[in-house]
Amino acid sequence: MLDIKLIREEPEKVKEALRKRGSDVGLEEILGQDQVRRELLGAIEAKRAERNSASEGVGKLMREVGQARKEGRSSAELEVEVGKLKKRSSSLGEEIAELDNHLRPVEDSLRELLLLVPNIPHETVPVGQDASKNEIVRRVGDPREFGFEPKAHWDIGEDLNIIDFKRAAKIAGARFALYLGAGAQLERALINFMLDIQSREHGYTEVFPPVLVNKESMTATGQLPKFAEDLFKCAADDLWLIPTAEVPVTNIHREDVIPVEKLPVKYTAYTPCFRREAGAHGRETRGLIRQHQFNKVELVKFVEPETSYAELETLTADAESILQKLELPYRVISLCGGDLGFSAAKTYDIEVWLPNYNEYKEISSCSNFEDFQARRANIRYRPLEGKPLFVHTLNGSGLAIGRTVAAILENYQQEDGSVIVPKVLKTYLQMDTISV
RNA sequence: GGAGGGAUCGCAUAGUGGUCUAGUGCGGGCGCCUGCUAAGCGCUUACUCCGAGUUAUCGGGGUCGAGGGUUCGAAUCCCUCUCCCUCCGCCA
Repeated sequence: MLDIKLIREEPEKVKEALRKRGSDVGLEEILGQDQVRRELLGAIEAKRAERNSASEGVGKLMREVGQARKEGRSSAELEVEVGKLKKRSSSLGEEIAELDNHLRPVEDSLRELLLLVPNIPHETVPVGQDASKNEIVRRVGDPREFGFEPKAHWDIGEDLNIIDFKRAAKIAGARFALYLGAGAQLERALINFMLDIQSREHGYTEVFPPVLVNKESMTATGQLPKFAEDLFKCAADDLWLIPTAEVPVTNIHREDVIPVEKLPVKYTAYTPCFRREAGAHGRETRGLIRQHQFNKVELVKFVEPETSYAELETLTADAESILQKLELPYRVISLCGGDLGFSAAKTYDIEVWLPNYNEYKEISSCSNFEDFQARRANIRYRPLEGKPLFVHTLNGSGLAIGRTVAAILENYQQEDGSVIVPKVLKTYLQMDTISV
């Protein structure tokens, strides 16, 4: 959520910034509602102030009436005064209620409108309307030369009997996977490996959150109200399945004021993630790349505003370190304005090399949300002096497990159909190669 | 699922219709005093919205888990909801 004061005071600057992401949100309606809101509020508060002082007067006079009766004096005159004040207060009450009835829908619609405005891109974000304008920041590792035609990971998985998509479809439907034997163990090994690195080497606190959350949590991180179509919902209980650990982990500190000396707060979490993938029909229907349910190890940071872009660099480096240790070739790209997610001010995607695709494929997305989520979630920090301020939030995948499995199978495959286990996983898996 | 109890300013608690502008203790901050330390003394210590002002700040509204209601007036009375605790039932 953007600051209404920023929209009010510098609407042209906001419009220009949003144009950078190809969003033509009409700020006029917001500005109009804001204007009406402030006018109504002024009128209501003036009447409230008057009513408060009238009621206070009633209280004082009532005490005097009591005193007069006790002393046997006549209280008739005082009681007439009390009657007048009560009447005045009562009619003010009606006027306030009337104005309140006008104000409420204005405030509701203003909030709804604000929740639909995307974040402002950072000045370093490349200009462009779609993915073709994304910038390659760096490439790490060289794609391997194959002396044979590399197979797709879904064929490798089925040939080795470690991934079964047909049975997954029987159990649940399309876009689900059943891992078996060494496949299931590889999935588990990767979860443990990533959590171990992020918590032991990079200082993240490991958490294990709920994967069903309420709508307040989904709204705080920006999935709701705009992207309900992408989420699985448990309607009977008004709960939602998380599309990423970002949601429950960021919401750990919803409504909190964090002492500045505790910042940066860093969490890593493994969770399954659930996405409806509505609108992705026919795209990447095979394999592990696009699933309704997948595992992910997530990184989340709460930081002081001044440090958030430096923290984005280290968060991205923390995610990259996993690929380096797994010795998988990858590149880092900076998303252009048009490709940026709704809540993000800046995003680096990390893309891993997939031989069968003969291209780089997203395996992690690392974003700085600045105060966009913090404002929705009311997450603040208390500086050494002065009022509480909004933190900046960041998160990134460290990494998506299913896509990592796909990358390992494709990059480490051998001509005989077996797959070499990456060095760092050998102790986790207790095997050197996966073969039939 | 059933029955009962609870939610107040960082923490603990007081407050059952009008000096509650929410008291007190602890904790925190500032200052005074004191060879040092400890103690003592004084002051101070929530957030938010609207308006005014160059800042400091000032005026007003709101907030005692949340939302409604009764009333001239609600922390206090009534209703609904959320969460926590105890007991019963069920259960990995």
